[in-house]
Amino acid sequence: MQAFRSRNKAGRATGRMTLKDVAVRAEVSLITASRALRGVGRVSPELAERVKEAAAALNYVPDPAARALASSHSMAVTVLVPTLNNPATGDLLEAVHAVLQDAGFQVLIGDTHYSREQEERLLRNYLSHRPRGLIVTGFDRSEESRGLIAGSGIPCVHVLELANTPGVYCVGFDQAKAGETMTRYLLEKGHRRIAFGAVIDPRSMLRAEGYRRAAKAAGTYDPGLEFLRAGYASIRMGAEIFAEAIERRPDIDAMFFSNDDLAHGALFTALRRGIQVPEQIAIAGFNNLEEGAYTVPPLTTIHTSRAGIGRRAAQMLLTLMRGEEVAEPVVDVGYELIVRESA
Amino acid sequence: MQAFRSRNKAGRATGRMTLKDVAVRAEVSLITASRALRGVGRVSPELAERVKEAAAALNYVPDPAARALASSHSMAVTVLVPTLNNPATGDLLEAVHAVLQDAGFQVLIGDTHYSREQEERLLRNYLSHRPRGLIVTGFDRSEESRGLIAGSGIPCVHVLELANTPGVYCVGFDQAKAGETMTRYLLEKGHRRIAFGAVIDPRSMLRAEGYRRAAKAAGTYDPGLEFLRAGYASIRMGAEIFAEAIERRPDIDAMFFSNDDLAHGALFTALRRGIQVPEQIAIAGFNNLEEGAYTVPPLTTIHTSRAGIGRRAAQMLLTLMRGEEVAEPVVDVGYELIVRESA
DNA sequence: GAATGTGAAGATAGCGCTAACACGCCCGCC
DNA sequence: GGCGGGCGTGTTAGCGCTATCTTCACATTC
Repeated sequence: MQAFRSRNKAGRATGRMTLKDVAVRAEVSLITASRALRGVGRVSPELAERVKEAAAALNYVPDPAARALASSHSMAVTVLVPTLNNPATGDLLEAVHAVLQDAGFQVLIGDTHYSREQEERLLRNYLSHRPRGLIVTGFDRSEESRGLIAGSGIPCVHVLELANTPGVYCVGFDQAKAGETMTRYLLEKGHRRIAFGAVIDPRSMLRAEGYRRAAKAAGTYDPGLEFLRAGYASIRMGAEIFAEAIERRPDIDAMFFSNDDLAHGALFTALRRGIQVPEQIAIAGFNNLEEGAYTVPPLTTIHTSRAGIGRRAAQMLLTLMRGEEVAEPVVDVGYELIVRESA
Repeated sequence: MQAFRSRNKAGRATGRMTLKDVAVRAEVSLITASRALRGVGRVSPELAERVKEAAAALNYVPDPAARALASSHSMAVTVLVPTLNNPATGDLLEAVHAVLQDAGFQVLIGDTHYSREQEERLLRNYLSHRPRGLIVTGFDRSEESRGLIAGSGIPCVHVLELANTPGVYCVGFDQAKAGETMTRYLLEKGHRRIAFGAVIDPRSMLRAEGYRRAAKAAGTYDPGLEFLRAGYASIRMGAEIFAEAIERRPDIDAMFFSNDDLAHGALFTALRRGIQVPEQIAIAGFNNLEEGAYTVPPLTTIHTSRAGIGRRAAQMLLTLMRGEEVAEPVVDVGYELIVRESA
């Protein structure tokens, strides 16, 4: 608020308190002040105390840019997500943010819009800030991006998907197996003509794989039952996909959507058109968004723990950034089949 | 990818290309390279060209930390939102992000969790990074926070709400008036016992004001018809509020929720319990989230342009950061009453 | 034709901080 | 009694870039 500082000849000062002001007030050298505040190296308790008092009195806040420049690494962590416009992403980010923020890190969020090119661009840009850590979504990316990540030497945790490559850290669950689980459930319930609806994105395509696996194993697989679209998952998109599906294939007796949003759209459409769910056609989703418990009928879906993934990933990254060993480089948080009335 | 650099005695180099490497390759001085790449000052076209070529050849990326340190400002913009877990926030952030990213800025997103203390903490933290600009949500904040913003001298744009204080820049709409518009509409439709449901947060409270204004003007105001809760807006919360409302006040003939999520919860509950909407009770929401067009019955709501607000705010901030005059410091993007079948 | 002005380029000095090394000092050891 | 060896502290030299001042060539003015 007050407390002016005497300024150097050049007059290029920024006006705020610097470490030097703290050092002067505490009557120690610059480096001792630095060490005391960072808690590194050996500083006697008395001096450390004096420095901290001085810093508090002067309301000193370290300059992250100077810190980054001198130490050649920042306190920033970059998180790359495929979209910001999605409740699942929101859950994940909230959790990541909370954990990293508490640990004193700055979280930089990048939105790739499900584009490899955009991801590469963002990676290049964010990496120039020398973040201390990296969290990226899944494994679908350009070779260039992969190279940038590996070449940066920055600890990186992959979220949502799982991989068994040595040296790769990830927190997620088996998307394909989850898709398979749901399809199997529908098969067990006696459904034979199970359609699959999705927007084309990496996770959805993994779920599609699971769907195909189960359908093929049951001998019911029919490519004509797959309804895939480009674009973003939304209620509207789900309504459209569902309308198209029942028109083109009136024989469908169940439909599995790779995403709750899509399933909600289908549910609304069914309700409006008087199509009985699940009697005429069963509907299932994926993610277990909150509203699924309230729709009419409530939605059968796969529960995924976005917040849990975010938390675990952030914690794993913290460990990696400390330079410690990670006991479990691949964390499978699992998923859960939530059976409600829609299927 | 390759190209090692000879290193200084201290051996403290970071391994990446520096401006010096570019200058050497282009056979110009350091400062000329700097000027050429930044496009400031006077550099002859030939030299500028040579520098740019050298930079491209070396795959040079400027170090933001060094830049920030030397020039005492960064290329970062801080955006503070009350929650990440909300489709409306997602829309806004996407738009802000897109505009600022294109202009070469780094977007730092902070999540205040609707807490003044948290906002203050974040402000202190983010301000230490010397961001070039600031976007904050609304006007409800601590005196300390206000002081931090004003004292920082950093251009700041407020979003979602409007204010007429000189020197304050904002992009939003009149939340109270929007609440009033909806309430008036319900009154016009002949409803007399209009309940109001909301979670307690600044914007909702402004909408509540509008609700009260209209109800009082019509002589129908009854404090017992307000159902406010602490917490986050959600479908579940809406279902709970609605259940409580109709139990405590079975005479309610309409209910206006400050938020579409809440209204959806109410709609689902009504559907499940066989309550006719709008015949027995009309339901209205706020925000015009996508799904409102698909619910049964479709939701009457207030359309707000989150993406538009984000875009305009980012553009205004860009202007301010260039040091230019802003023609219109208060941008009212308005809102629109969307009449559907629920009311 | 000397004084003045006008770019274009460079030299220099930091921005605020930390890494690396240097220096005392006290301890214990043979 | 001398000597290695921690340990606490300080000195120095940057990190990679930009602000500021200077220089210098060349054009302009009376």
